[in-house]
Amino acid sequence: MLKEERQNFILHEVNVHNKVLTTYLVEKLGVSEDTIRRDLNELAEAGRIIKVHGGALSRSFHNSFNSTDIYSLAEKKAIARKAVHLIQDGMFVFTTGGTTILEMARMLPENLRATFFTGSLPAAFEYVEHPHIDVILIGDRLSKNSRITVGGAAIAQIRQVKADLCFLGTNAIDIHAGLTDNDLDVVQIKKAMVESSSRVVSLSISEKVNTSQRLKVCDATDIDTLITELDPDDMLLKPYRAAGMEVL
Amino acid sequence: MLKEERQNFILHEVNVHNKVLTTYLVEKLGVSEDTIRRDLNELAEAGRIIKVHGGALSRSFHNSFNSTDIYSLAEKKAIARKAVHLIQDGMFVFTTGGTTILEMARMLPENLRATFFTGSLPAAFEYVEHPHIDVILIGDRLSKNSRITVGGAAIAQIRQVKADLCFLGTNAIDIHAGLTDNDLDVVQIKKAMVESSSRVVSLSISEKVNTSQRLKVCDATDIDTLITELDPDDMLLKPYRAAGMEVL
DNA sequence: CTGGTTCAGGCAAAATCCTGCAACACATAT
DNA sequence: ATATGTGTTGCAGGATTTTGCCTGAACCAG
Repeated sequence: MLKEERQNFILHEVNVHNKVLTTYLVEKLGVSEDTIRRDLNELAEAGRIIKVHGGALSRSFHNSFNSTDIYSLAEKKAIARKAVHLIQDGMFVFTTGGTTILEMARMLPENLRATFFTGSLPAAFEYVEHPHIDVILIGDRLSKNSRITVGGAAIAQIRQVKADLCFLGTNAIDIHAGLTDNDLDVVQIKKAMVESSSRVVSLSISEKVNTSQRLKVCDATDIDTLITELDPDDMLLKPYRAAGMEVL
Repeated sequence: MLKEERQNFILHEVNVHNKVLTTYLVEKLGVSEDTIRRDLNELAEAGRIIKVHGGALSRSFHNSFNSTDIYSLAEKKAIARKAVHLIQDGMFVFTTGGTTILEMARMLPENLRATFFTGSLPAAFEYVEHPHIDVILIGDRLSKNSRITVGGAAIAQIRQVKADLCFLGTNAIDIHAGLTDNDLDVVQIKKAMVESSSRVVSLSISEKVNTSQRLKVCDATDIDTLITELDPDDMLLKPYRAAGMEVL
């Protein structure tokens, strides 16, 4: 087997499984540990994989490992700062869960008077502290993963409202795949919110732009406004602007 | 499993649940306590989590940790300890808000499997951490004073359920005036819960026994069980026992 | 206060890694 | 054909990392 073949196999393996063990490759490819190690070093050198003790990780996996919550706090605050300007007195607003939404909740102007509908427990906790925000909690089964209420009753409650704004804390957005997520219950809640809102706003840190997950919430064209921490003129966002989306 | 995978899992766990126990990770990941401890130390060193005795917390949670009403905490814990024994596997349970209820939530046995219905935001926060407790959040307008949901929709949701138990965090109880409160919205929620439960349990610290407020929730005879921090034989509780109430 | 739990640091075994070196294959120049 | 250079591979060894166990200290609830 050629070296290039071998390295292609390794890359494929890493991309599919997000990780690979040295020992596994030794057995699978029938070469010595040293050879595998050299391959991994070369691939890591070229930036194709992340080498760790005992094997290697895919770049995306490592990124998700490094970019959780606190890490990209500054970006999320920047997004939140842009988002709060969209809310005006008297508005009805849907919000999902997620840490970006939480940052937004903490930044709401003291004198804003609006009504927020949410099934997110942490978000509700923030809103309820605000002197003039009315909070309507959407009730149903509380999902332990996402800490938002999910289920048919929640969706029915959402459908009863026609909101001015809907803020979606977004896991993945892509011009072709649209807005996607990986939790079916959450997807259904988001879908209902999108359908019940005049204006849909997606809050997405840039590293989630042009990525997609398994389950579809809505088409890119259903999103009215896209907010990232980047400058609106950034090249990355050009296709979204071209598709008629407002980019902030 | 690679070390990075493990630490990634830990981070994810902490970010989702705001906290994680060492023992939980040991079992879940199948490695020794020492390894988990080392992982937690490394993550704490890197500023990704906050290490505490027994596990770790998310940074955001640790920062926003507001020590709530610790007045009469010892008494409330004593009450909570008695109360949890009433809950059995498979039960449907209503709970109101209040710090005594919160203490009870923190004391639920790890292996208890039950379904809790509540409109209390802080209580839901505690329940959702529990591995086997299903939480049904009662939705409606969130009252800023009491941090529970109130209103007609909430009452309608309560009426749809017939629970085995109802725990009332009680402001005032009197053998003649019955169970009373001073917030009309809260009173209506409590009323609905009392009517929809087979067994009504009042959690009252002794200083609230034999006091009354303006608005009536229910008669003393509607209360099946009264729990205080006192010995059940205490003279103060005698009239309640005489009225047929179970006193714990 | 007391008993049980959790923690920190030292230690040893095992796994993993790196470096240098020799063997081999292949291409190219002489 | 032979010599030379380049690239690849496996191996030996010593260094490094990781992990589990141990002991005594620190911590916490009742």
